[in-house]
Amino acid sequence: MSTKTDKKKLVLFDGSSLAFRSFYAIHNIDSFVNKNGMHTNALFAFHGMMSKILEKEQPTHALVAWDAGKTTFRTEFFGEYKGGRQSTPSEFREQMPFFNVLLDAFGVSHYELTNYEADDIIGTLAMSVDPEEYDVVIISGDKDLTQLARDNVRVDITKKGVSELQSYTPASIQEDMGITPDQIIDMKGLMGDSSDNYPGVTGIGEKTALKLLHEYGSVENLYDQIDDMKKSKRKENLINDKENAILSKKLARIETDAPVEKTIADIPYKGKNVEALMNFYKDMNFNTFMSNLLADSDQADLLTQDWADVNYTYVASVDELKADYFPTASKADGYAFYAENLSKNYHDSDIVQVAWTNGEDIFVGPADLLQADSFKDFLGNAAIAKVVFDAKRTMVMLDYVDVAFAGVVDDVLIGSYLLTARDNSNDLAEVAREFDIEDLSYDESVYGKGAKRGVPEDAAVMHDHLARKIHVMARLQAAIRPQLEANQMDDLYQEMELPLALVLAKLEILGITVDKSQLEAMQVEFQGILDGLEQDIYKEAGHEFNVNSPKQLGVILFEEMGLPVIKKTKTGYSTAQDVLEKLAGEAPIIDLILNYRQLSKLQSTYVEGLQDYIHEDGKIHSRFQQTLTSTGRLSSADPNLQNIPIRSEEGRAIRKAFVPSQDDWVIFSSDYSQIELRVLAHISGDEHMQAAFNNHEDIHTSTAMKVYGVTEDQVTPNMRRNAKAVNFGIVYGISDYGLSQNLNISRPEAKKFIDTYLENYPGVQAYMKDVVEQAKEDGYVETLFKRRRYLPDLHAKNFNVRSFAERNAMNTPIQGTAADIIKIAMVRMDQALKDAGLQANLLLQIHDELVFEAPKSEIDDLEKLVTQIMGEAAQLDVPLEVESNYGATWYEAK
DNA sequence: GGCTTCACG
DNA sequence: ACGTACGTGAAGCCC
Repeated sequence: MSTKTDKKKLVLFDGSSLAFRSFYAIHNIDSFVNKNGMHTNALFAFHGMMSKILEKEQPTHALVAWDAGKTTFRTEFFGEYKGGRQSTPSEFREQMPFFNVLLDAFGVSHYELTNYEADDIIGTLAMSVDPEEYDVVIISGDKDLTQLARDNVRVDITKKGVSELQSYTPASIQEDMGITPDQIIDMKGLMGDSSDNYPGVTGIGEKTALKLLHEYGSVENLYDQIDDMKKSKRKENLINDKENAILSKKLARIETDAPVEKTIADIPYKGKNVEALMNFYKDMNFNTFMSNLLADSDQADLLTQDWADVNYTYVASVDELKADYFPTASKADGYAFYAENLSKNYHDSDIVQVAWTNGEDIFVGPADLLQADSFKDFLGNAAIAKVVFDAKRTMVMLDYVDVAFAGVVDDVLIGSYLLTARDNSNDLAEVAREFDIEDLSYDESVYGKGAKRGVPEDAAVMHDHLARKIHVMARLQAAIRPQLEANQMDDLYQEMELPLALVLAKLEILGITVDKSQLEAMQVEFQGILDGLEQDIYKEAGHEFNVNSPKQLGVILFEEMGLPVIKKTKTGYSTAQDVLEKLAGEAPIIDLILNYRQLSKLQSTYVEGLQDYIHEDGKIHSRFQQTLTSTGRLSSADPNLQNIPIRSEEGRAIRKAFVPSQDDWVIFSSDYSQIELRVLAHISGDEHMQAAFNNHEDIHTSTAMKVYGVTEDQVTPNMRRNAKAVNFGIVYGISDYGLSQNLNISRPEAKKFIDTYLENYPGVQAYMKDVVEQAKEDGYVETLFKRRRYLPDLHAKNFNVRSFAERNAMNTPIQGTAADIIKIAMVRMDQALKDAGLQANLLLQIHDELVFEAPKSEIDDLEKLVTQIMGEAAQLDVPLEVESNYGATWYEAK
């Protein structure tokens, strides 16, 4: 006797329908092209769907059925069957031969049968197996297949695209439509099917067809009893179209006894063939799948099998180092050096191996080699140029082992970031593939990921990998340099980003001192309040629950307490702050939850979270990522020091823990005032906006005066607040919806605001229009300093996707130019501090703000210097204004 | 690992 | 008709 758990599972795919839907699931098809110029979008979507389903269903048997061609047994008795369809687009046609290549690699059988459609193969196989022994799942994009649902046969039909499926069982069909699966064909008989081009009865759609079936059961029964039907237009139609109904039913019926030559024994699911799949990914340029596959299949050697050898010398210890292993003469394009570590956060992980070249040979060896004098001479000598992958990371790691590093002429990570401004991978192999260099494995495939990450058992695998990195770096350098030049990005690269990497390395190495006892005291205080709030919340709710669970909270608020649902998320009720604020008057629990949420965020992320990052030196060493954002901003992680609270007083108190590293020093902070709006005033050339800044007016008040048509003293705080929101909206690439959400006003009101604004600032209006048009033409937008962001989605057919790209086109030059300006200021400030002989250190950058620590004695000099350098970092048509503050802690520097 | 929420500019 | 403000990172929940 078989039990349910050891039942076998057969999954049958309607290949023709799914492949076609896959093609239409991805709209911006021109971003899916392989190196031969062939489109790959349908294959991509089909691949995603197949792997998801195979993973989910874990079939023992599987088959993809294909339509055999234009003529089938159905066209024999109805010539127009599936007639009138548009011809297959050539972009789809070219992909068709590769579906079976993919299926072979997936280990899934496929089959087609002359004169029959995919449905008939599926119907026949589904009914041929013993229901006691097999569960069957049918996957299709065609609802007609739901007629095959049985107690052991589930039919899944694609909803949107091919990723979402809707399941049909006899029970669910009964519930939704009140009929059995067999009656689906009666329904189709009455309705017809416009996509398959067969007619049905005039005037009858799904609703009426179901009503008639509830009464008569089947098409045949209906016509047997039609004489008893009372006279109506509908009866007349039914009689006139009787032949259509009978024919359509016949066409809709899926054959369950077709001469299929395959039996269940022929179609076991064999599972992935890694090698075949790898070749397929290679042909299609599916690089991410390739790395994923390698990561979980542990078969890195597959990829390397047809790679040319990279020769290298392994140096096992310092004793084996020879003098000529290091370059002595300088060379303009430098020598590649690479230090490997296995953790993203290089502040708490060690170098495991190093690799370098002397211009002729490649060498690999353990980190101890670095301590050799000859190695230190090579790395520390600024006259001997080096090319690296991630200069900042390299410098920081070397600093931890007291090795000086100088003479970086090229950082291929930064170069590739400037050129592609997307994939922010820190994996050299991924960067290399952007430039069609493919003979380097992904780090993940060599070292693994998650808990399994580590040095490979066969150390030679790692040595080869590192030697290849050196090889690849030199080739990348050769590819990147000319492209930077062609894009006129030399200055951006040489004068801004490369020197900035060194400034950031210094800042990260230095770190910022954090007073742990301050955080510990706050932790106790906050915990007391949180415990109290928790009890109060339980009391209001009537029982205990996890206040941190939005799901549980949703049930309490909207089901148990019956509060009105304001917004839903994909997965349930939204309990976000703006929703709760709208409910504030409804029940006392709301305010308690808002308080709890705020405090619990501060507690877990900052008060507790930051303590885990304090090193033995009493400092936090965050990473300022230079090659991540799509606009050119920096980002900070492990921990993020760019989002330390300031807006609420409770949160702001956390800044009391950030202190100078020495007695009699202060924290000194300088920030740009309205830098993004000033940048907008400059690049749009809008005379009103420029006048406001040139006259040192309050920009939001000035905007309010224009938009409301009032004088300065008539501007109310509310008017200023609205004007401020509009100004922000403008910078973000305004939409009436966004503004209406932000200000909690209606969309028409928001639209009116925007229209009035744009009428008053015609230069801004023209900029918004021009920048999008220009970007459509060029394919990218750029900042004042020639940083680029490519925006292929500007041509997307999908409204949302396209609108998003349009807002990016408006926002990126503004946000990006502001980012450029502060980067210039950082580089110049670093030099100026040195030149002036000041001890002050740069500690943090927070987008429009620089935070320093400095001896009290230097405060006046520092203020003069920073005001000048930040203010003159760029020459705009409006002044750049800088405001500075200082105090004993970051909290007091306000 | 995806989703939701919330901290910052 | 479409259904979102721009750019980030981290925590907790829940599958």
